[in-house]
Amino acid sequence: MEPRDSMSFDEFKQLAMVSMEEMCREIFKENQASIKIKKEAVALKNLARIFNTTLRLANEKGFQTMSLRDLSRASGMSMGALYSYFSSKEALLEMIQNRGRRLTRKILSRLVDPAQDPAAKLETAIRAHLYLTEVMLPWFYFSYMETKNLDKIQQKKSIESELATERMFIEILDEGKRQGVFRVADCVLTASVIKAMLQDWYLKRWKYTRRQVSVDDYAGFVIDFVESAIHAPLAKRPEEKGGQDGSRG
Amino acid sequence: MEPRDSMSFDEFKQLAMVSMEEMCREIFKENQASIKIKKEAVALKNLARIFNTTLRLANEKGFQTMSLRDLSRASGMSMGALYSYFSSKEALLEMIQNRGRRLTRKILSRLVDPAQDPAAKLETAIRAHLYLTEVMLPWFYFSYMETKNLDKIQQKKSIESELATERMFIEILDEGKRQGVFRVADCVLTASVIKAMLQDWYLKRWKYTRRQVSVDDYAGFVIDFVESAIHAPLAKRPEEKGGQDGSRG
DNA sequence: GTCTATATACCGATAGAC
DNA sequence: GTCTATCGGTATATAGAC
Repeated sequence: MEPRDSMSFDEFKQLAMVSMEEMCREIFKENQASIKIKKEAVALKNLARIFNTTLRLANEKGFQTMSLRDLSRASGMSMGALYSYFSSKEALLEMIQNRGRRLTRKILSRLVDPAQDPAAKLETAIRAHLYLTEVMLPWFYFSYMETKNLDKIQQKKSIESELATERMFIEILDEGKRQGVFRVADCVLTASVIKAMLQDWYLKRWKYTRRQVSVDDYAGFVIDFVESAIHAPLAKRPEEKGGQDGSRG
Repeated sequence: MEPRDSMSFDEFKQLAMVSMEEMCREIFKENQASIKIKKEAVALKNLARIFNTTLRLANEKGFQTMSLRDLSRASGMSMGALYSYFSSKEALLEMIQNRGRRLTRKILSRLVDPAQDPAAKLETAIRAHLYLTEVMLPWFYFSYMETKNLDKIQQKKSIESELATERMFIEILDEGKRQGVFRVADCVLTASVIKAMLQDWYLKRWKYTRRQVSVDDYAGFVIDFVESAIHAPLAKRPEEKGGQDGSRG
């Protein structure tokens, strides 16, 4: 699929679902040494179930607190069966982290379009990031909350991934500043607070759900807010009368 | 101490330290039923040590993962001694949460000044919130990360506290909008992203430390960014030439 | 008031029946 | 390929010496 200026959330979801299956297969093939199950169809189905159940339980009470007996109960698989799919609790965590990071990279790399101007790039990046975290919400929440419980190597990978995303925003802002379309006092700090706003979407999801704010609502708001703060050209905005709300979508 | 337009971080710190001791005494007196130690001086000293050590360990590896043996080792107190200060691990957690919430309320309530105009109020609120989280950084980080592990009652208190802070920002924005000094499309969402930016300060502290961004640097940046986004009168800003960075002191 | 020693329960992980 | 039964280790919490 070609990278495009504006992809709807439903299109994005379709794209992500395909990648999700693809990624499970990759993980299975890489870990075939430690996975005792040989039939791919069975393995993929159960791996997906294990991953999803783990994310759900871990997001309720923490990965360390979740016992494998909890996982066994919730997934409907016995302890013995579980250990046919991973060699240890830590190995399970690594597989989940791996799948998430890989999926993130794959999807984001498809959506970058170097031909766009900085303002359009910024909008695309914000929207893509929100769509991505929406589709993979349990993983992003999990990854954020459990980073400090990972071993040093995995921690480093998480931090690197975090900084890479931030760097993408820094570069967009830098380019816009050079071209004179953005008025940014500090690109690094600006990128940092943009990232904070984007992360709030999956960290405080209960709040937005309760208030019936959709991902497109939030994306539209953040894009307007940021563009307004850095005095970007307000491309798509209809008009601006004093103090009235301009709902977007 | 009178509420003032601009309090320096050092002044704020002084104020907070006094409240911190005060709060430990209150906690001690309230829990005297379950605390076996009777001498106030001994109890306060050890309670502070237990709280601080717990926050440090829990922020390294999570509260549930931190065993009381870890706490015993790190605090230099035996298991038996620890249980003279709290009746269970969960009770310890409740005391810590209680102290933090109470301290937060006490300090914030002193800094509200209804006489200020909306723009000044907004600046004061942003700065006070950042100063507060800076002084009580371990607790705020702990509280954010452990909320989901609390029982339902404590969870509800945390959420309530979170929404109360947000409501403060909503009211300031609403007032500014009514007076025509702010141009805000959606006060609730705006307050929400302001809060996200403020929380990033204690959630990603390693990043800001590494980049040598001080709390005053960050406060200045966020205030400028938000005021710029909502087109507030740029009271204290010196001048605005195209695209140059206006670092703020 | 603080210590060591211990009771009881549950953890991750594995062996072996089916 | 999935199950049950069980291992050794460690968790919270407590009892009793000093």
